[in-house]
Amino acid sequence: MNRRLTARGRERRQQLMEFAARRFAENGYHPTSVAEIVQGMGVGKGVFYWYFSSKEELFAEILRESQQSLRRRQQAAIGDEPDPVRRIELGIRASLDWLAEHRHYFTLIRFAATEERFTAALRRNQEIAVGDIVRHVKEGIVAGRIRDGDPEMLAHGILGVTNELAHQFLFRRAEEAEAVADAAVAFCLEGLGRTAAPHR
Amino acid sequence: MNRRLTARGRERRQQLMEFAARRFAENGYHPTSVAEIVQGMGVGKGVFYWYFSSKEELFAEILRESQQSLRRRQQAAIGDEPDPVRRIELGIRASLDWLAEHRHYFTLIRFAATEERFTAALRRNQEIAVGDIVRHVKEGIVAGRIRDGDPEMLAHGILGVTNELAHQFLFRRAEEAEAVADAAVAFCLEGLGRTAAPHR
Amino acid sequence: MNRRLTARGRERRQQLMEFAARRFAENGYHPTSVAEIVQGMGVGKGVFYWYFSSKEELFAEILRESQQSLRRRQQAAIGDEPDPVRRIELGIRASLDWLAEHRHYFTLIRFAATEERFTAALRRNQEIAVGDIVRHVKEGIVAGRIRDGDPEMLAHGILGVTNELAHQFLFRRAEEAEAVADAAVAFCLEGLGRTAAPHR
Amino acid sequence: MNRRLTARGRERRQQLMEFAARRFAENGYHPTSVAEIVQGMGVGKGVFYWYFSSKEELFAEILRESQQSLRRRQQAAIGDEPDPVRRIELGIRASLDWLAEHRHYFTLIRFAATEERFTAALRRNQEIAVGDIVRHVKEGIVAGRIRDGDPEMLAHGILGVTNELAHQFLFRRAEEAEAVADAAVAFCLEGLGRTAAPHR
DNA sequence: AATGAATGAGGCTTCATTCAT
DNA sequence: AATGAATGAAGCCTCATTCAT
Repeated sequence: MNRRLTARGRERRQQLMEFAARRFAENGYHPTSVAEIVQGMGVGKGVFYWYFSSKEELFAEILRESQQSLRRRQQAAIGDEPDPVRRIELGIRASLDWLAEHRHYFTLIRFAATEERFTAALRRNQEIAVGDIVRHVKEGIVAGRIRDGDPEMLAHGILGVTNELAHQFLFRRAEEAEAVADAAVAFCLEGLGRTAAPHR
Repeated sequence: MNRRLTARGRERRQQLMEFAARRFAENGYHPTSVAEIVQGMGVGKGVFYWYFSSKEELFAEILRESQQSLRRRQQAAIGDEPDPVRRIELGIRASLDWLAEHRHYFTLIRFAATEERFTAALRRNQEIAVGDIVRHVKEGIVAGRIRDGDPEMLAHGILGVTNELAHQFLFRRAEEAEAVADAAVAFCLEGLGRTAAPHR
Repeated sequence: MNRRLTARGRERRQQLMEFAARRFAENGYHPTSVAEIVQGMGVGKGVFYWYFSSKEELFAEILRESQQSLRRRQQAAIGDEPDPVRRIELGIRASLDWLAEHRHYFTLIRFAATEERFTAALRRNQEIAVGDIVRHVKEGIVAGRIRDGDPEMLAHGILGVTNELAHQFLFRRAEEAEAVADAAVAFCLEGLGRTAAPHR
Repeated sequence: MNRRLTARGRERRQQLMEFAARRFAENGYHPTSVAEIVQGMGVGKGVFYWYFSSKEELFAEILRESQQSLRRRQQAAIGDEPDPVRRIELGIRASLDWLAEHRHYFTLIRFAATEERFTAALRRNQEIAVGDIVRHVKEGIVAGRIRDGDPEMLAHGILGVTNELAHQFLFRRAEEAEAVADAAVAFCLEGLGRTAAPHR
């Protein structure tokens, strides 16, 4: 669906996407009907299909825009910081910021991972995100700032921690956003911490 | 649905659950119809409703059994290991083992997190899993083996890393299960490693 | 759609086809909704899709069965008549008989010729029908009973006359079926008749 | 809809009708949407409803104009030819000419015969066409040039042959238009030809 | 004259579930 | 225990038509 839209049209489209995103996140993609979306917006059914060629396309679009928006935020936060470890930290904090404002993002991503027709788009974006981090990690290793290890795995470790903490804590104790960010950064940089242990 | 089942009945039920789990994971819960499930098993629709009162119940059952099974595996692995850090490591490795054998588990969990009617069951199980880890973490902190920090956050950090790495690597490079486990453990214990950095 | 049907099932299916055929002929294919069909039969909508995978399939099925039935009638009438001209006559009369009993057949055929997705099936059947006649015509020419000419064109001439007369007269003056048949046969055998004319 | 149109307006209207006619013939009346028509012409929807009050009216107009055009061609061809048989022949040839240039006409007529709301207009025109031929036939009978028979049936015989042959052959072997016309005329004048047969 | 946005009834189809056998 | 036929609400989407600009 590639219509040339007026300013008002673009606004409508955006509203539809936001409204639908919230509903999808709250009720699930399938349980949320197109009828429900247009009713909720107080418009006719035709409006939906004027802006999107299908429910599926709408969802894909929401996904795409979300991930773009997140990435822009990260890049803005990182700026031209030269220290790779610091860049990682800034990226984590920016992500948490963004996620705090876009809570439903999680649910949508999770759902998307659930049906093959959406996983392709998902994977593509994932790879971009991972690629960004991998770059920092590699630099960090070269600079001796990060221990040696498979950069991709380290990148995924960072993603895993960040997303999980965001998901679990950002919404319950929103006021402690700062503390959550600190914890995420600390875990990524140090893990469980000094554990000069009796290994095996 | 709590029928008294014969041995053969229990087997049938189990087969249905396994078949459905695979389908749900591959196509998604909603896109997989009851008709498809019974057809795939070569039985009539009556069979399905003999063993499960609804599609929803079937899904909940699958979820429940999966999580039980995973937890049993973890506990078996940990045994009576006294070192809390070591217990965490054993838990991570056991989880990865189990996940390697039950790939679709991920997709099901993700989907469940997507619709409210399933999140309750999910949360309950999550809490149990987190509780297990939190216990080890607290002990570790007390014993000076783990740096001070919110135990719950640390526990989620562990979960986040483990699940993400499992999801990303266990299926692509199944032969390197060992390496993935090592990476997960290392990330949890050390994060990105020594980074005595020029902070700011 | 290829379900194994019980006796009752086959009957249902047949009823649906007959009911739908009448409606399609009366109101048109598109204006006749599936809802209308099932309502008219007093059954639920699911029944329709139990027997046919789509409205389109139903229509194609109706077409197929009609043409089969007509051809069977023709063959029965012709039997083993040795005279090719007589065979043509018998074919014409049998067709008119059948058409008198299956009035809606015309409208359905006409509609089918209207949309590409149906023309394929149509053409296939047309070719069979034409082939039957062509055989008789060729024999007739060889036997000197029919004037020389492109047999296929002659066959279509016969079809054109028969169908047109059937369509125009069989329904208006049903009592004169005999007369219509006589006229059709006469026109096919003699055209407008002796016209030794002052050509130009 | 009876707007007073500028020269440009009349042209637009004509273009719309031609474009729509082609689409209707290719895809069918119902499957061809107004949106498709205006898109195909590169104009907005308003244009359509400026020239036609409804899709139905458009179709009726197309029908009307086609039949008018065909009849004009026939009359021009016949001129003031005194011989009725010759007039019939000229009519047949003119029809085939016209049909060769307006292939989609067939499909439209066929479709129109499919839905009651269009059959009225159709019948009216049919009657005119038949009336024309009937006049020639009657004269022919009186003049002893045509065998005795129900003139209306004979007229329909002519129509049936002409249309069927046009439909079947004009489009496949366009280069043989002449031959098709000859065959049609011959069939109408002589049928299958001399068949002094062992009638029963 | 013309556009693009909007309407909403209605179309086809799916599917969880029930029921007679 | 099991089957296959049946139900009907509900879903996604189309489309002729209208309207504000």
